[in-house]
Amino acid sequence: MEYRFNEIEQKWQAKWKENKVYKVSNDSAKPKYYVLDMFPYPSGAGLHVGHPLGYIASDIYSRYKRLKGFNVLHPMGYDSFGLPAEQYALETGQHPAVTTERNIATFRSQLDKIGFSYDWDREVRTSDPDFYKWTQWIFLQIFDSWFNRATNKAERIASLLEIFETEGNLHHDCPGDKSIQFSAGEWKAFNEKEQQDILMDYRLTFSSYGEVNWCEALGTVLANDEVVNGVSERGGHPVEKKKMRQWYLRITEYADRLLEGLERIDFSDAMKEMQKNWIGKSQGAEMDFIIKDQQEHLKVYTTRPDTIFGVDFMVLAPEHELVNKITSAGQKKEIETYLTYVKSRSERERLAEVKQITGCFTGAYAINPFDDREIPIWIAEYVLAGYGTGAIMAVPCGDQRDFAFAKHFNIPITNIIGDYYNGEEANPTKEAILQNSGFLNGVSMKGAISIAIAKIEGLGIGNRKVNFRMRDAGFSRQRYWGEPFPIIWSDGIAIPLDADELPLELPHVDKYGPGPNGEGPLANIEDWVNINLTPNPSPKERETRLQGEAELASDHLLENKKDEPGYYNSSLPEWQNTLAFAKENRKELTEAEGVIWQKLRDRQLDGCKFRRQHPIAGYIPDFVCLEKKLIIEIDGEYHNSEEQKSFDEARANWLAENGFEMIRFTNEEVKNNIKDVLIKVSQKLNEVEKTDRSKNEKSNQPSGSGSSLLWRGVGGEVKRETSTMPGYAGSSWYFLRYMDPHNDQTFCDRKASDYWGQVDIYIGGTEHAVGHLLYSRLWTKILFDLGYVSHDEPFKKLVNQGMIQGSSRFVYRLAWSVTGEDFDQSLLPQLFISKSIADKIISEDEEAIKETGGIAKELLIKAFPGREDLSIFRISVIETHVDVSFVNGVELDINHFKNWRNGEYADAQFVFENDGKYICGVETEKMSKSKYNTVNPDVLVQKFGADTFRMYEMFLGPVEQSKPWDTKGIEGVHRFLRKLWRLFYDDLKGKVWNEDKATDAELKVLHRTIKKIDEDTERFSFNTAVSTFMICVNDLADMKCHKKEILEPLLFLLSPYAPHISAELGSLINAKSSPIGEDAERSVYPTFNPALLVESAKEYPVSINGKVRTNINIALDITQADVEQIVLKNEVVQKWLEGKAPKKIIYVKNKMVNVVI
RNA sequence: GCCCAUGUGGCGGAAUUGGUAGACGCAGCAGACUCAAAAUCUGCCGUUCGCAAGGGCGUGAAGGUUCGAUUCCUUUCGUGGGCACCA
Repeated sequence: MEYRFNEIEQKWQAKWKENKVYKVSNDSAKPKYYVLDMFPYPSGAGLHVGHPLGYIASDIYSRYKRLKGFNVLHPMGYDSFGLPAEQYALETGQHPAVTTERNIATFRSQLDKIGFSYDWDREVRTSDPDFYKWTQWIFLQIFDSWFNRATNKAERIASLLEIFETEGNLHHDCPGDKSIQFSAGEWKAFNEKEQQDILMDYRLTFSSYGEVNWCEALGTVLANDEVVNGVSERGGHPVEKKKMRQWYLRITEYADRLLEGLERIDFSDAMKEMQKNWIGKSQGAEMDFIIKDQQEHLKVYTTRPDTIFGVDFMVLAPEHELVNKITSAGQKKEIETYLTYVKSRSERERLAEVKQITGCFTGAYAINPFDDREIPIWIAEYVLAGYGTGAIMAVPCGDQRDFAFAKHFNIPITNIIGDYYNGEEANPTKEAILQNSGFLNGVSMKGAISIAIAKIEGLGIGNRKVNFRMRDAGFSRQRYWGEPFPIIWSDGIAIPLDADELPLELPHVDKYGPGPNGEGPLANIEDWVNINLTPNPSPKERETRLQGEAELASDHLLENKKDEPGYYNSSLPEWQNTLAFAKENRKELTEAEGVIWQKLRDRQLDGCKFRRQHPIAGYIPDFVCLEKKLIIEIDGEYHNSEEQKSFDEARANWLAENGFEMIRFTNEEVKNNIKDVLIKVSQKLNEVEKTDRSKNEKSNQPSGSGSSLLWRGVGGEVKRETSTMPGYAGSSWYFLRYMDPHNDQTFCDRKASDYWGQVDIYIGGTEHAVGHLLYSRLWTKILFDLGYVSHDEPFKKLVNQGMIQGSSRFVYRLAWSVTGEDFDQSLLPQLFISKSIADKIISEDEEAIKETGGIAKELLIKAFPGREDLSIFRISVIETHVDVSFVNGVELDINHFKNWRNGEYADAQFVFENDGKYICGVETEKMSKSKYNTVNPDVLVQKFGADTFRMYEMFLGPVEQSKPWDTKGIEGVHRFLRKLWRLFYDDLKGKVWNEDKATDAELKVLHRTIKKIDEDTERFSFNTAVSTFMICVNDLADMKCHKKEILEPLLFLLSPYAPHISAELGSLINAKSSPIGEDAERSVYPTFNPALLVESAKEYPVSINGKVRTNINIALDITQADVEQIVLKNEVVQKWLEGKAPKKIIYVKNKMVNVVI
């Protein structure tokens, strides 16, 4: 019986799927464990062998934890909004939804082949309305929040309003604009627009005009982390600064907490370092300088107030507001010229020419408050407007840039650090003792910092100040394929949609080009953008209405109470009860309801949005389409009673009066003839369309009716926000959705997030260091502050998988030039030269060139008989990528190559090595389609099986390290699995395993393996775990051990790594019911028994002066003196001693013995 | 320029706390089985001197600490990654 991996793997994968073996419950007595992969963007290219590396690691760990008795959440989903799908749509006209769907199907089929233990019932997709409904909802929560610096957390806008009404913003500086200050009285006097504008400056998501990174080629703005060296990260298009209205996340308010949180999480140093760098916290002081003969003050930020006496000039950013005010008449012209020059320079030029020194003197002087020196004020590009105060005090002896500037413009340099400064370059030391420094003379620089700050604060001319490099994160994109903002603009006021109006679905478009004025494609859909409503009530009325909402709702109920048999509620608490009831109800679908819901959801029927169990004025219909005011009722049997019928009737009457139409079906109709049912519903929907609904639009609907815009009193010209959210919106919280993926009442039930808590292990690449990982930390902190989750760091431990690099192969094509009348060079025969000869030609080896030239000449004669005039005058070689799939090691498969690219090389000729082989060149590069070095996992799984593939990926090296892919080695792992198989079944003899009692030696092998696998799996050292399995199987094979007592526990150990073969063999040796790979509940995962490994003696390495010379077997329970005796008696030791006495003998129990001579 | 990671056979890598450097696998070489191939099995496999026994050298380089260093410290070089007029 041989190891038929393909059969076995298909069988078990089907079985796992059918029995839902990996379904996870939120309700378990077992301890929880959350293992998460960074979900993929489903690109069109499919998976290559680099992608599953992290997935395999996390799968092994999940399976291991499951066997160890944990309730493991191990989900997968897709980050399915994003630029590439939209770019593809622009090029091909295919809707992103379609291509995304297709790509997901490819990914899924590839993933399935590898045998992962994901709970696919929890799959999420960020582009699914059921998902982005909650992305929008969370956005609204953040919109409704501000950061209270006093409590250091996010709070609701309502609390801010309360504060404003009692004390203005006296104690709460406006983070958006520090200059805004007002009292309670002033606040109350502001009009609606003014108030809203101020609130916007506090909100944690806010809209404002600002400089953004505009990428013309992509037609969108980019976040700072999406711009690399002045070009877009995706596509490398130029990026320019542009003023536009944008949405932002006020991440700067969280800078300190994001920094502090790093201390509490297990990320690699490199990762933490990158985040720290990005946040860029620096401590220093801000101080004011008086400007000579002027009213103005100059505020600078410095981290080195100790160098105040070394200030030789000041520099302002060219954009600084003081520039115009202080420039002297004499310098005006020059400054203007300089400003024109600065404006002409693109961001890219500025970055590219960092070393170029430019600047201009303003003619103004600042006064050093400590020694009254007059300090010239310059402007220069190298000072950035956006950081600190946009102005610096320059200390040329201590700062290299200041030094270069001073040298360039001949500004005299003051030395305050004595010998530390050599006049040749600046020295940014903090070690020096200060000189020429007034009251700081003789003080060390480190100490002087706080002394200087104290003095500055004492004089009231400045204060201690912390600065951050991080900017608020741009949160809008002028793009189509993303979450629409649930925001409506009315007279410049951003009005959030109500929660029950979510999701605001992405409308269908046919064209993906940008809209007018740099807006996104959505701006082109006028029907969607413009919302025309009847004239609106005043803002004050609006407020009153909002408050009266609930009362109004219950008024309706009261009014109608007499007409119905006690079904409706009458008071506010009861109304709330109804809501709670609806929430409960929504979870349980009857069979018939389930059938029809599958056909109604997601606007499948005539594009109409249906809601299920959506409360309307105290009554909960089964399904309702709010836009069409159509209710669908599916009646269970109990509705057949007389009493029930009259009751239903009363309800129907009430609804009819309020403009609702109802259509009802029986369970049987739905179950047996869903088609007719849907036709009837569709007819109704279209009827409703035609009827006059004006009477219904008088807007006295209760809350939650879906048209609450009327309630908020907006009207006139009202437009939707047309930009969409960036790629990182959905990924900032998706890990929470997995915990409770089907909840349509909330983004994630608090019970679920309390149970699952933090992600215990998060596995993914390093490329998300300052993007996704920072934003998800931010969102989690905000949700924590608002009380929606119980932890403020999402990921407890992060493991970064390394990149798998491609191993490229090259062929060398002869590049030759032929002289001859009207000769078309492109007709020359193709000649490919094997590696070693090509190398010689490249290094201009004359012999090789001559020889190859001869071969080329022959070819030429053959190809063009009769053309005697042709002669070769130059040859060289061109290196070209060739597809790795038809290179065996380094040897090219010639036939395969000739068929490549539709036979482009069908007629190619070759110059071989001496042994008749064509050898290719090799280089390690990034894996990419264009380099023909990608390896598709499907092919390997087909050829060697998923188990081999999984173990080989792990065997390649540490998960966290980058390493080149080499398919060749996979055979070793495959051999190992076959060897394992042969411990159970021989190809010829069949069954060889037996039930004999294991010997001590065999048990020792097993338990040594148990111990090592436990340790290695826990510390993510999967490569050494695989080699441990190999050692174990080698040992057992050597011992000819085929005993079930040993082999069965081994299968348990192996099952996380190679689940299919373990399951198969497990079920074969335990025919009735093997739990291996099938049932973690009944798992009897082996435990390590240290007693079995206890030895009485050990072969000690004995070294002389630290060099091992021999081994001696010594009992473990022996004294130092006895050891010395034994060692000294040893022949080898005596030989080295040459009769002398040793100086010292070092004996470390269980380690070694060292004799020092 | 600054920060982080990293450097071990022909190759991927192992050595978990300072204690036998090179586990395990690939590639290679020699052999067994076979008509042959595949599969499988056995042996060799850092380098150098030596017939051998045995010895010298050896973890990028140089120095140091230590009885003992791939591991700790200092200096330096290479590679990969991040940040970069951030005052």
